[in-house]
Amino acid sequence: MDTTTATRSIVDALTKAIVEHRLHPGSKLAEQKLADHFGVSRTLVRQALFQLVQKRLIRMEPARGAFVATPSGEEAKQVFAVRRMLEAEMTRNFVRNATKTQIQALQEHVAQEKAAVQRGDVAGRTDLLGDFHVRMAELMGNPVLGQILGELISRCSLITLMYQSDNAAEHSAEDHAAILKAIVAKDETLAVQLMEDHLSNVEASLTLDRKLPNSDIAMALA
Amino acid sequence: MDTTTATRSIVDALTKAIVEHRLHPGSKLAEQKLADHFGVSRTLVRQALFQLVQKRLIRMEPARGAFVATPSGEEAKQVFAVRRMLEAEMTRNFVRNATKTQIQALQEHVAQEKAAVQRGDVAGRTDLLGDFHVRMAELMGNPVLGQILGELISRCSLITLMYQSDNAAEHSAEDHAAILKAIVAKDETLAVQLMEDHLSNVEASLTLDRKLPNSDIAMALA
DNA sequence: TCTGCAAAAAGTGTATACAGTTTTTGGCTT
DNA sequence: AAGCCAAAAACTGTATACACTTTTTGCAGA
Repeated sequence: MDTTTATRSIVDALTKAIVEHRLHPGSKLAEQKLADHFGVSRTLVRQALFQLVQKRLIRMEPARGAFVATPSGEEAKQVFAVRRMLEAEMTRNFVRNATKTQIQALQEHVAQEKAAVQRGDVAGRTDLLGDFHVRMAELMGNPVLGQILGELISRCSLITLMYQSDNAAEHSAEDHAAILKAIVAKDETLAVQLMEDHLSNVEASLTLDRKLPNSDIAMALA
Repeated sequence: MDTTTATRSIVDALTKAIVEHRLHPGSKLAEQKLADHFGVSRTLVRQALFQLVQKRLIRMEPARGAFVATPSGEEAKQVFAVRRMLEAEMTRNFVRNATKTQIQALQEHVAQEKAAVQRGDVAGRTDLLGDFHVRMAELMGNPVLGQILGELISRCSLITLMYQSDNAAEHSAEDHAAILKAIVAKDETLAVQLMEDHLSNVEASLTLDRKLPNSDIAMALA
């Protein structure tokens, strides 16, 4: 197995664990434990950890090791600001260029979201709601955009876990349906507006100004 | 020295060398040679190389090593598309929120550009023209945006080297001056429009559809 | 002179070793 | 019982070793 694949699979596994909230913000990521778990040496684990630092999913403290990131409220606002910029334009292009097949793919996705909401499947719902945006980016034919957006959305997964106040993403499924409706109607201005509003709503539902619990405490609980 | 700093300084040195065109697209980056040059072991060089892969400044081929990236014309278009999205919004926010000090910083920068152009300092000019955008991002108070934009601009440095047809960036200094003028006048719409046009001009001045010379040849010449 | 091939050299991919630091442990004092 | 300090354990940061792959070299044959 070439190095790219080996290290890559560790990065992917850890990314998935963080995004799916199986690893909590602030948790220690001990290199030897990860190495044992994946059946490789610390060398490969370290390569993976450095890549996760660049994706801002973990942070590394000198001589103290790696920890799942704990993004600040300030950083969260900045991430949402960039997402609005990119996703507004993405939506505009999507309305202009999307084929029937691509629109249909999104429609099926929204249907799945509705089903998850109705049967009270919280975990599945959360996954699907994030995936809506990634899916749209993938369908856009601009992998550069898709990759950047994918990383921002990963970060948002950490952010929502840390700052969620009420059952925040409650209305997201409806928002997505409304956006899609505007896309089908080829109403570019409305679709863009709805996307911007949607992201603002998600951000507003978070309590970004709350003082965070000490990350050491979070570690102790992990 | 902690690992972050050690690896980081290698990443920075290599990034600088690539962005400043001292390392050409396709060049082989042999690990032991880099290790000797920086006076460290291959371990640290490898960590740095993996980070540069994520920044898309190099690529790694299994068992064959690392090479300075050779972005395709397709990828170049996508990078410019994303830059237009981000920089249009960045310009809009800048017009709204920039302080006199920040505007003054940009004015001084443009003055430097003019000076470099007038004395025929090609290398200095190229640096400054790229820096204009980075500087603006830095002044924006959104480091998340700044970092993403910084990476896109690094990639553009490679792209312009590979695809420049005529003395492309000839008019960029004038473009920057015009944008700044609109910013001073608080004309938001005009400033955004000028920024978008500017980026489109830069992209248009490149011959992105040209068939590339074989990268093996580029390697041989390096 | 050119082609092909085998041996040697160079290079990558991963594991391990080791020095230095941080964290934990356990007992001693108050 | 709570706090503190030293020894032990655990962990990080870097270098080195080694197996395996690719590239180069050099020679034999056409």
